[in-house]
Amino acid sequence: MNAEKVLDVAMTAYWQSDPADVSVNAICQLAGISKPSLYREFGSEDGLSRAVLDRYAEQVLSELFLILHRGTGLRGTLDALIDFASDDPRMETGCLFYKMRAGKHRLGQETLARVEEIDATGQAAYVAFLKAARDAGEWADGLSVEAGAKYLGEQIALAITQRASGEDPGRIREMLTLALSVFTRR
Amino acid sequence: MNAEKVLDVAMTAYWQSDPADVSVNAICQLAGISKPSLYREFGSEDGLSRAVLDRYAEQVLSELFLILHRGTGLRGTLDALIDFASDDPRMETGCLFYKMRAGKHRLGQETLARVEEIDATGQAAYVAFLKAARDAGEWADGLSVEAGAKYLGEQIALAITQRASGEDPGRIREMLTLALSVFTRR
DNA sequence: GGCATAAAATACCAACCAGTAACAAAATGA
DNA sequence: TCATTTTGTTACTGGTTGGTATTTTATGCC
Repeated sequence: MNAEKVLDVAMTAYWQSDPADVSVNAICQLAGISKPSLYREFGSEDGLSRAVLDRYAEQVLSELFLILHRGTGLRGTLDALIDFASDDPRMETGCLFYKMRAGKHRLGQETLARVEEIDATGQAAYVAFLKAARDAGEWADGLSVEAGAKYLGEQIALAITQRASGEDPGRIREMLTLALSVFTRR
Repeated sequence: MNAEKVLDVAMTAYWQSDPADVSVNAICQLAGISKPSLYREFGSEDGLSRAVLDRYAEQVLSELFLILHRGTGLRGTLDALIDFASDDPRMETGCLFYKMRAGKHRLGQETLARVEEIDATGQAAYVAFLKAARDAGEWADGLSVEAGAKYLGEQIALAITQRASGEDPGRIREMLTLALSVFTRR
């Protein structure tokens, strides 16, 4: 029955539209398998979406973390983030993680817990990045590192979410650049 | 049967949780009326949510437009917007309009059309506000007025949406202030 | 071949959805 | 006082949801 293929199909479907708008039935149909097969493999809808999220995290979100840990300085990293959010073709229909986070209340407990875990990991990565920048003397705003990290994360999320709603990428880049310019002004 | 009361009940329910998560059945039960009564009055679920949105626009969104048209200068208006988005108790569970806009694809055609109309009106109001500020010499960024208006609107929407997800209002104010500081730096 | 075992699919469940047909009660008008 | 129209209710339709009990099919194994 090939669990990997099912995960791929489900990830694509969830990602392309929205987890809340794709039923278990639809996924079975798309993957060409029967419902009991799916339930034997993943236990429940929650189990499936959790597995999908795991896969998404290691296949896609890892790239975002990579940018943050690359250590190319404040400006270099911010530019890479802007490029990723506003032009990377993989984000053309938005980010599955952000879609899940936006519809938190509709998720099962397993998936919800994983979303919050990933969210915390992301926040920590942003914090580490900003701390390094501050220690290097590249950034010295009055803002706390935690607030700056949250701000940065939310601006990225906003930009990618706008990608999903068909906004012009040039416009998105313009707005994100503006939003992140608060980190580099002196 | 009192259509006003039904609209109030529906508006509160949609607003408190999310339009997509409140069924017609639930509204009938909350309002203490039967389903056929509701359908005779509003025609369809789309008709109801459209009527609710109309009511919301004139009761709540009007206040936002009022702030924008008050003409208290760039700084004064931005401060008023920040106050409204991050501390007004009415926005504690988010904004019904933004919730509808975020779930566009789930709306009926009438409601969708109204959402887009309101969106355009809002954009126009932000544009007028920024134009006035620029003419008064209070703002002279390299940004186009349209891009600035979109940016401003999205930042307000982001802040209010974060209110709905239980984020700390102080933190929200901090982030929104930071985001809007791009308009007042020299 | 014959048979146990595991994997799959068919067909079903109860709960909910938006929407309506049929009917009873009450208000209105002549 | 009686016909008409409006208002509201009960009870239903057809469809979809997540989840399963049951039956069929395929796979070893002897």
